[in-house]
Amino acid sequence: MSTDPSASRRKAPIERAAEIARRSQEIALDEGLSALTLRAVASRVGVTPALVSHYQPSMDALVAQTFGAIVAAEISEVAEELAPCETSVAALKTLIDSLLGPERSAVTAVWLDAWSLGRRHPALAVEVGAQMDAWQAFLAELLKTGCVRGEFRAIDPDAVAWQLLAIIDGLNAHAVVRYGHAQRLRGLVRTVAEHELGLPPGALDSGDNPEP
Amino acid sequence: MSTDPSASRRKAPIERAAEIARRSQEIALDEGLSALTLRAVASRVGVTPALVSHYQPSMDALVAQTFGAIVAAEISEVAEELAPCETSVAALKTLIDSLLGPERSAVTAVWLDAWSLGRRHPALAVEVGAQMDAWQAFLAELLKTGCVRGEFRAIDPDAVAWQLLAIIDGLNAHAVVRYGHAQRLRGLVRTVAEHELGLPPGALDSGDNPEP
DNA sequence: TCTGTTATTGATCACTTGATCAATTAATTC
DNA sequence: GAATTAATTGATCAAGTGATCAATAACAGA
Repeated sequence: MSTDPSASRRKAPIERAAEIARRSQEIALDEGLSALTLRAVASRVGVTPALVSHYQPSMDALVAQTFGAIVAAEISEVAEELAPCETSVAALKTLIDSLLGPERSAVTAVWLDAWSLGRRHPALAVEVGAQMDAWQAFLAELLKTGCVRGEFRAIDPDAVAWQLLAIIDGLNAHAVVRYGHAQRLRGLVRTVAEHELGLPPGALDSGDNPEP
Repeated sequence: MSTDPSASRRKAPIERAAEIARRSQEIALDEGLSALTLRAVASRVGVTPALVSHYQPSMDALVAQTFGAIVAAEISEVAEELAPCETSVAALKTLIDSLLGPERSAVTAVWLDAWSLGRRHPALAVEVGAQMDAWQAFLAELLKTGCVRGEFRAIDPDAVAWQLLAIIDGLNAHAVVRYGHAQRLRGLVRTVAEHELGLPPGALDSGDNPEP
């Protein structure tokens, strides 16, 4: 009974740091970025607030890092979903469905917190800017590939990417704040995307009807 | 020199309450909703924190009330701008220009704060919902009038109003967080509006070119 | 001029936040 | 097994938050 390897053993710095990062993301997704306090993290990890301070230079840094990690994970998840898609149209369709799905409300709430908190926390503001750029780059890449393949026609794919992201953010914000409108508004993004990318109407509909 | 009417005279409750409300709106627009603290309000009004508490049941209530007042003023301002417009097309054009103008960034920042804070403050959440409904009702009214006049063609003006507001909110959020994209993206709302309302392309452009 | 009402104050409480530091103790190394 | 390193703790600080309450003082009406 004396060789229990999990009982009150101190962890290697890398493990502990990873644990703190993981738990921080949990808290942010569960209760919002502003619930990410020194004591909340310490409590969930099961250690003392002083230890969290020991691993993190400041809470501002931890909040920024946590936000960045959550969004980076979001992008990775979507990228995985898009991998099996053979056409750019299918990929865009999947991306829109995924980003507007109800299971993303937690991440959207984190985005709202970040936009608000970022105005007072420079480190977070920098991270917000970086992650918005990352999302735009990811979507623009998709659009450009579609243009090369001849599936899309867009003069300025970068601008279209920003437009689509802005619409998606607006719709998601509304959906998070006031439920009930998400379903109804989902078609809007497809309509805009079709218009901006020279696609025939209905090309991005949910069913499998690419074009007649 | 003894009859200075403005020196250290206590004010009537109605005046004082109005003063607190006005100063609170200033703070919220200047530094954000989260800067609206008991002491910040007291300091700007020039009184003791206890007096603010005396006039307000709780800070949550004051924050919610201040947000509501700011948005109500926003709607009133836009409504005034729209009054001289003779056609619904002109009114919609003016509304879009006004809502996407750079001078609204302070109000947009307040919206972002409210969306974020509203998740933890029920009273604010209620006010956010009410003001979103108010904006939607205002815009839907405009669209319905346009339909009656034969200027617009929309099956569901209420849904279109929600769509346009979502896009505007998304664009404004991006513009507040990251400057530089506002100008480029402004045309998007017009394109969507024209598409959804059966207008000819260019009908909502800035210049005076209704239709040939 | 006196009296009653109440706007206003000063002091203070309870709570939460981020942060620091000496002391401790587990793990590693020799 | 002893010595060294450092992960971890407990205690504590200063700052900021909302809120309360007795005491004060300005005003209104008699």
